[in-house]
Amino acid sequence: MAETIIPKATAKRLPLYYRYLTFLANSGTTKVSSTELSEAVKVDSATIRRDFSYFGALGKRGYGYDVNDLIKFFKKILNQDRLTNVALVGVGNLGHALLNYNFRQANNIRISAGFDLNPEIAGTIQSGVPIYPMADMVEQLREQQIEIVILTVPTDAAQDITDDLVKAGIKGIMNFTPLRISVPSYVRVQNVDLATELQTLIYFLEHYGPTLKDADDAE
Amino acid sequence: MAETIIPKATAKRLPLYYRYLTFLANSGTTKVSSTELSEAVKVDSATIRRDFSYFGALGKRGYGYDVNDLIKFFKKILNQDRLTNVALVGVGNLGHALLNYNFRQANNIRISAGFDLNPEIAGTIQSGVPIYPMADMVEQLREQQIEIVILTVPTDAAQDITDDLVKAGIKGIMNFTPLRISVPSYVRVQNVDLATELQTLIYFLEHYGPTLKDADDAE
DNA sequence: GCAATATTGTGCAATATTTCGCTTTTCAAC
DNA sequence: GTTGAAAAGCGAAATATTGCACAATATTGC
Ligand SMILES: NC(=O)c1ccc[n+]([C@@H]2O[C@H](COP(=O)([O-])OP(=O)(O)OC[C@H]3O[C@@H](n4cnc5c(N)ncnc54)[C@H](O)[C@@H]3O)[C@@H](O)[C@H]2O)c1
Ligand SMILES: NC(=O)c1ccc[n+]([C@@H]2O[C@H](COP(=O)([O-])OP(=O)(O)OC[C@H]3O[C@@H](n4cnc5c(N)ncnc54)[C@H](O)[C@@H]3O)[C@@H](O)[C@H]2O)c1
Repeated sequence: MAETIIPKATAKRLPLYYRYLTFLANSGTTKVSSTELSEAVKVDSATIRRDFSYFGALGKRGYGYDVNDLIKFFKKILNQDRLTNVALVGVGNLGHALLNYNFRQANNIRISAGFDLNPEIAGTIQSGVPIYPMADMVEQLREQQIEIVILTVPTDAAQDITDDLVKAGIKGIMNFTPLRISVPSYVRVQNVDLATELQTLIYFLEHYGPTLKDADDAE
Repeated sequence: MAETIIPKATAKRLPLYYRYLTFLANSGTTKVSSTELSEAVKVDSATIRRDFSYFGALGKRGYGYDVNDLIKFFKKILNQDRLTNVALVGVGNLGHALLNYNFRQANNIRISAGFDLNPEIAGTIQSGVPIYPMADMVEQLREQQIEIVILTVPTDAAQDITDDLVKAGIKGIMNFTPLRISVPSYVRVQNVDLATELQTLIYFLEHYGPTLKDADDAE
């Protein structure tokens, strides 16, 4: 399915590059060097060149990269040329914050359905997104052919709901609960463990010297 | 400052282990093997043993690890034996969700001050946390000796505010904005880039075969 | 058209991390 | 005690990722 096979570490940086490139394009910049990009996204310039090189020779030696060419290229690679619908399960504190965020603008992603147990929320429309009761979840996901879900339910409920999501044919879950959910191998889970990240930050501050690079990104 | 020097990858997993260990302790379990842990946290058992071994021989061959011993040990390592105060800058959608979350229960972390530009919020108390106007930020951070800040402001304001945070003596920033902020080398930034992670998930679904491990954690 | 300059693309070495496979130790049962 | 099974600890190989350093090549100004 993949052209060549891109290192995972590279894949994780692509959206970052893409966002900065669109920013450059919006401010009228037409060319960019790996050194300039490096400063903006805080990734070593050699790493950027290597990352790009996996996709072929996208730049011109002695000149740099054409911003619009890169955007056109990465737009396809990153599925930014079509809208991706995702669902939100658990419309509580975090869920609401995510609902209110415009993922569409920069990422062409839309939360197109929400699900919640709470009867006061289920059946309403929040920030323009219909919230369904849990009983309708599998059916709605199937019907709307949604393959990606953001999971922001209480930890206790996470595994049971996950099992239902799998039944509904979900392919990817962005999991905000601290539970490491179990899924079949064909389902991909991206854990976003905010408390852990905060603790990791504290650990680094306590145990590592002041000058140390990276440590980034939830990973 | 560090005993030995723990690989970054290991450090990132410690809070995960710690959480599961406290869960085990709460349910009355007194011993655990690397294999059992492995299933719960989805980290290879050899990796877990290696991670633990950086801190010495914490287990007993043929038996496993004593849950309470491990907890006692990691509690110190992870600063869980004392309360860590952090500040929240930008009390909007995301900020509110974080304010309402009890980091103290599992992580002994507390948001003890908030800051916001909006005069309708500044001066109030939200979820038990006083919100100050931006003009008071540097002073309050210094006074309360807060070293860690969660940054949830609009992207445009992120760099300017970061510069002030650095002036206030902040050591660590958990950055929720998509901007890669610039800081001096003695300040550590942990980026939590939700939109990017969602895009990465989509990328993996499109371009990698179904069976592939890991890719986890904002990292 | 030529020289000077900028900047890519990449071989390769360095570094980081994971995983295998085996040895050693401990525990539990008899 | 003795024995068998379980599981840690760890050397070393495998894998993944980064970053240096430089040759190759395009661009720009003259
Ligand atoms: N809020 C944060 O800042 C934060 C930080 C770190 C981790 N988390 C994690 O994110 C998850 C959500 O946190 P939150 O603060 O939004 O919680 P919340 O309690 O505010 O929201 C949970 C939502 O899920 C709904 N819900 C409860 N049981 C359900 C079920 N069985 N099926 C469907 N919906 C159900 C509730 O009605 C509620 O709307 C939790 O696992 C939490 O640990 C949150
Ligand atoms: N909400 C999400 O789900 C989400 C998702 C991905 C990324 N983010 C990022 O997180 C950040 C915050 O998002 P949000 O949705 O909470 O935004 P928001 O607009 O709801 O909240 C921002 C808050 O910052 C305050 N603010 C504005 N300018 C300020 C300044 N100069 N100084 C101090 N405070 C100021 C505002 O009053 C507001 O309370 C943004 O950078 C956004 O891109 C949010």
